[in-house]
Amino acid sequence: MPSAKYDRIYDKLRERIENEVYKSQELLPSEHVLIEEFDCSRNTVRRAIKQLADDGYVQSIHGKGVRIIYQPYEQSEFMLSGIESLKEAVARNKKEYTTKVVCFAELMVDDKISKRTTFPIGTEVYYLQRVRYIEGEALIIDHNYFRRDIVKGLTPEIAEKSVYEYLEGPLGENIVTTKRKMTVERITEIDSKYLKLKDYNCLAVVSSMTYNADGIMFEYTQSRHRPDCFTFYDQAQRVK
Amino acid sequence: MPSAKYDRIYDKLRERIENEVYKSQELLPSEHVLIEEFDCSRNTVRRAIKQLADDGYVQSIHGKGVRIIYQPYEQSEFMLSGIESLKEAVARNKKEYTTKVVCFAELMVDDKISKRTTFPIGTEVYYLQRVRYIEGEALIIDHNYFRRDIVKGLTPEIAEKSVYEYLEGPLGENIVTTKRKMTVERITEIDSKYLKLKDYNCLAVVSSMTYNADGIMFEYTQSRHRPDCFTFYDQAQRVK
DNA sequence: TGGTATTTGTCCGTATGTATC
DNA sequence: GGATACATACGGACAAATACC
Repeated sequence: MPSAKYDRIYDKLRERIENEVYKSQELLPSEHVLIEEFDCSRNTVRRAIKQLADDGYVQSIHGKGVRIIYQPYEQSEFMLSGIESLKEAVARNKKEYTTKVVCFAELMVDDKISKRTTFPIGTEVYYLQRVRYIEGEALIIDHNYFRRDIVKGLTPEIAEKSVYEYLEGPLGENIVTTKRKMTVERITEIDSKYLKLKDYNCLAVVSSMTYNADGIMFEYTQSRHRPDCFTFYDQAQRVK
Repeated sequence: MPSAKYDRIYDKLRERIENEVYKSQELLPSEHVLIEEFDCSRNTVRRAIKQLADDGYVQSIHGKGVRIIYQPYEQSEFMLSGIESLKEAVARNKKEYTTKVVCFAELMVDDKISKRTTFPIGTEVYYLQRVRYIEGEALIIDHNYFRRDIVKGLTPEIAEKSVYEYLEGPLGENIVTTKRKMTVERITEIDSKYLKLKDYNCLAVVSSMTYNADGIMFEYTQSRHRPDCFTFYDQAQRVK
């Protein structure tokens, strides 16, 4: 499945920026030059550049050029960004990790759960608690709610591997949008039961809602991270 | 300075979604219909829709339509999103707030500061510590570093009001890009000196780098929030 | 099963405006 | 003023996914 032309151009430019073929603070070659190199229309290079800007690699300056503002991150940290399963994020950092399912239930959304998850009352869901070990240490505990009519046939065995791979593989679901909320919360009994918390009395909590290609929210997850192994990156542009 | 056409269309559509003229889970009118209504080209409505998708209001489904996936947030919470000064965010929530400058210094970036801020060694900066009070309570402490050659003539008096208004007003700087990193950190002596921390032993920390229209990073700020008043929202799309 | 209409996705070309140098 | 570079907008062509008959 070949990707789109603007996407290939984006990839090439991003690679050059990351490898410092184009150095930080310099200007990108002008649109005209890029059009010649990639043999495409102006719209197409502009689309690639827009994506680079959205991702924090460059910044367009009207009448002047496109400045590169890329700064490599320290790879020592564990990073969350975009839509990415924990498995993918860990693999990117070349670390080992395992998952243990400590609770697996099928239940119906009641008033209380509905308020937290925004699932309609009466929705049938799987509820899971999963402990995530990275390099042998229990660092994260997930509370997952999956709609049973979409994540069909989920089992603890699958949940110990990767729910996302199951969704995108056998079930043919394409995850498209995720909305997240980050907060810091006091630890609960469950947290201290499963995580090695040192003396922290708070956790980094990421609550997320995930939509499939049909625009249906099929997952609500609350991910509770030990503070010292949590980092989240973000990039924003002011529209003027 | 009238805004662009696609931006006005974006605003109108967003308003309709927020006011539930278009309801969640429904499809937006097709591009063809919107073109007629707004009397514009296809590219222009598509651009507006792209922006709505980036902001988590809708999700396009190939061959089908554009589904609305908007869920209103609870307004009770204090929300951080996009590039927004604290003053703007608080105003949006109709709360009162004040700022107290507890430290104001001019200094030169040394090796240690350079590592943290990524400013080159030798850069002349203002260093500030500011305590932020919302509804009378000390909730946030900021550590600001501003490049002195860009944020010219900064004074404690200006810093008690709004540095951003000063930048965009008298100095004519247009803030464009911000990169942020969120972590949870143990409290320090300075934190407990100025903030009413209850019994939390951690803080939500947002470290941000801000670039002006020339692509120069002119600000590094570490913002330390009391856990119970910190929320950060994010929205991501998987490219497929 | 197949054909047609609808709808979104990609790509191109062109014209005009505006900011920088 | 002129040259260069990015920004906005329009229109057209074809592809791909979906819906419906």
